[in-house]
Amino acid sequence: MSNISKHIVRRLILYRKILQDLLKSKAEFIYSHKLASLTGNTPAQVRRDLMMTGYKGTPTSGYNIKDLIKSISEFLDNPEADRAVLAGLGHLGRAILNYTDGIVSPVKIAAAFDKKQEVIGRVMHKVMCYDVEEMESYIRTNKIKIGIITVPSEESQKVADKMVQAGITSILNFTSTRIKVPVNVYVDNIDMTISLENASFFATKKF
Amino acid sequence: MSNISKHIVRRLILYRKILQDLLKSKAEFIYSHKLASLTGNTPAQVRRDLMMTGYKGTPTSGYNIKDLIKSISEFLDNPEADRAVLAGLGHLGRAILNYTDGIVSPVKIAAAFDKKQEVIGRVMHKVMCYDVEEMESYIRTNKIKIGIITVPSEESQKVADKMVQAGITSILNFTSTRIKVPVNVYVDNIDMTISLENASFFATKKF
DNA sequence: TGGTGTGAATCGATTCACAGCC
DNA sequence: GGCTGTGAATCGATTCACACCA
Repeated sequence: MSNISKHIVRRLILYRKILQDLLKSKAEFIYSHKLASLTGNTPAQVRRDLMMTGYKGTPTSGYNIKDLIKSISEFLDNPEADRAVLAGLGHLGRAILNYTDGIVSPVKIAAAFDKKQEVIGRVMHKVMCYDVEEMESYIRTNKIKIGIITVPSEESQKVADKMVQAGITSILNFTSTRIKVPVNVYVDNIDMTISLENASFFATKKF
Repeated sequence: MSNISKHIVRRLILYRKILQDLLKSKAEFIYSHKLASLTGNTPAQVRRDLMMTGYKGTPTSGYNIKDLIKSISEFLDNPEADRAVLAGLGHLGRAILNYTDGIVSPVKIAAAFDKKQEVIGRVMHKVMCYDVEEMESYIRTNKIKIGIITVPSEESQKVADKMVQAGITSILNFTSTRIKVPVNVYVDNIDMTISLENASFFATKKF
């Protein structure tokens, strides 16, 4: 396990999200072409992706939304990694807490860490903030597998090392520094400056 | 123009960044295998990517870092789209201003917009904040091509429409709502909740 | 009739492998 | 000898196209 492509996983997450919205608006069934246009994909790709989860629709009514959500969730959800820790309570860290606060998701932020005294001990967006010195033991005792790094760039490697040391196997790195981790640790680098330069490139040299 | 893949562009941006760091530490030349290991790619891919820019190295010393940076920049930089506007000065918007403040980049955030009176008229991280009502005219008079959306999800479509209306052709959408735009507008959706669920998936079901 | 599921075909991105060069 | 540049081969992701079905 697993040679499942990152692309398919991301799309399935998006499908589920869209399906949950549809369910709220009382829809019961959906066709691949509808889900495709809502997510910006082709119908064939939607069907191909859904094959992955094993769920089958019917030609007459398409996919039962409720059942499909369940099937996608069974495929995606990872009970061993349903909580994350966040390190770094600057604007970005707070933005993420704020963000995830309102949203229903199978993954929760369980605790946040910083070294600044003024945030330690506070509850922010329902998440308790601790001294970063306690991070490793927290990760260990709570068997946390996901780490979110929103500290200043210079400190990202140090924090990543601590996380990996304590048992984190998947990292969201929001700093502009590439971190070095063992091969078995998954890293997603979310670098806004790269995204911004990328946006610039595609602004006029249009595809 | 242009069927240049998003992948290559992102990697070139990363190469340049790494090369700039190397230049600061007084390095003069670099081999493809070194640049590859610094960025997590294969040497062949690095060489293939660099072909894109037209710059040529020599077997004896590899690539001249300074010249290579220049060549990548000529390829990437888009003078028509070197400034962006940011809409939404919550934590995320501020985090991005903070982020980009310290960093040298060919793309600058020229102005920020919000509807809250307490931020209008202020300067944050060297960026002036205006009333969102003035956004369209600002974009038009300054010929801005890039828009960054960090407003609450419910408002993202409305803001995107205004941006496109005023001439924006490339959008960074940080909200969890997919926005609908004309086909000729480039959109990059940076959805942290999707990234978090993605990280969960790959935390143990390891690649 | 207008869907789904999927093998086969295509398309695109990555890697191989080697000639040419310093 | 060890590198670059690159055509050719491979690998992976997407799309086509059609049998099958309710």
